[in-house]
Amino acid sequence: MARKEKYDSDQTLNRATSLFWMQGYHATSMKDLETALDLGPGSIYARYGSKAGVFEAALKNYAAGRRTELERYLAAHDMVLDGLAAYAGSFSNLCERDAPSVACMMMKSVTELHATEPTLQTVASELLDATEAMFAEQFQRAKSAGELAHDADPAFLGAWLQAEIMGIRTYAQKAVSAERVAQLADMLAMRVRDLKKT
Amino acid sequence: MARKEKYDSDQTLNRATSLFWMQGYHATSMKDLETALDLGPGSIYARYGSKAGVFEAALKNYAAGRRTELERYLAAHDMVLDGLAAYAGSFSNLCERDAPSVACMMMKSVTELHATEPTLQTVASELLDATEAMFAEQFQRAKSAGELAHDADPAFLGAWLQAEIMGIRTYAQKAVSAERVAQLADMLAMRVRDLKKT
DNA sequence: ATTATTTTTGAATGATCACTCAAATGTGAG
DNA sequence: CTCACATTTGAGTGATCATTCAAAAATAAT
Repeated sequence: MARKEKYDSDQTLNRATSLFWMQGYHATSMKDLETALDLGPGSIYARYGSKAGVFEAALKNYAAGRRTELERYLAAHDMVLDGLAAYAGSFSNLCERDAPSVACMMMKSVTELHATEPTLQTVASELLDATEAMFAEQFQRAKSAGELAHDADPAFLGAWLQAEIMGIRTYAQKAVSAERVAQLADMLAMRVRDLKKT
Repeated sequence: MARKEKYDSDQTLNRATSLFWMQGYHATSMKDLETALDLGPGSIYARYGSKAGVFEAALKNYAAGRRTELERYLAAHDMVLDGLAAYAGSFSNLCERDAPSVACMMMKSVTELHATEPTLQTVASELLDATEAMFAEQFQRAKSAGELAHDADPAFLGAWLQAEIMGIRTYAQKAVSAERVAQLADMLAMRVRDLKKT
């Protein structure tokens, strides 16, 4: 009854995500997107409405990926704190990964777009808050399970963990030894594990 | 013998720094600069050669400001660790400041420009490394003065402190309670103070 | 085949991009 | 006053920006 899409939406969205993640919003042109998605401008506008629309979809796609990544770590460990520590420790190979950027896309967006694209910045900000809430939720779960000290503050720990990860990923963006980054990530993982009530 | 500059270089450079710090490199146009500096394009090109040239000068100007800021904190305290802790703690009012951005300009540049402007990214990266080296140097001084444990690693502590500050400043870029940011900064200051050998 | 519907194509739009340069303007020495 | 020279002015450059839209192509039901 109708013409098929040239590429399925997942593939298209992943390509757009990679490009925006790597280059940021302002440095990525519609021409860049057209070649990366192998689609004419008309097709892109038909699907997403605008460049900002593509970016918003890409950002949400990125955030969803991060969420499932965390869930994978949590599912692989019996104790919540071990899962969170493993997640934190996973950033020790950050420099060896072949991702579009070592820095988090939400983080890059929230800093790049603050003054110039308030609408998109808010989207990024809310996605980051959702991630922080997820951390906090897990710390709460750990507390309920008796893994944490009774005076631990899960909401604060969620904020703390997010800030720590932001620090490591931004630091890694410098031309710097991969070992130093690994050292920082390992130390963070240790700190998370050390939250355990003995 | 020659016509005077319309504004002295310091003022011009500070205005350019504010603009680039706030908006980033790609989102700032030459038109933006012309109106902010109240200069025609010809004057700007005569002074800095290119948009990238203005940015590089602005970035170095920003870094110099940060350096003197740290030196002020160090000069105000007898013990090195107290100076560093005070500097770290100064970020607790980050959200109340009326700076062009809560995030550090070097940090923003290093993430924004990685894929698109390698030359400028390298400049930002080197300025960040210089800042880290300054931290490390101070930790070394603290160690020599017997403030630190004998097995402390000043170079690592320098990297750690920079990553922690990056984390807090990026976290603060979210729409988030100022108190939480203050809490994170206070905790960092405490951690620095706790490095003291008792 | 014909038709209805969806998607793609790609030329064209006006705005804005970084940048150039010849002419005008100001300034102090002689 | 005149001249040498640093600096500013601002119109103009071609390239690229995000976006639009009419026409072509592909699909599936009739």
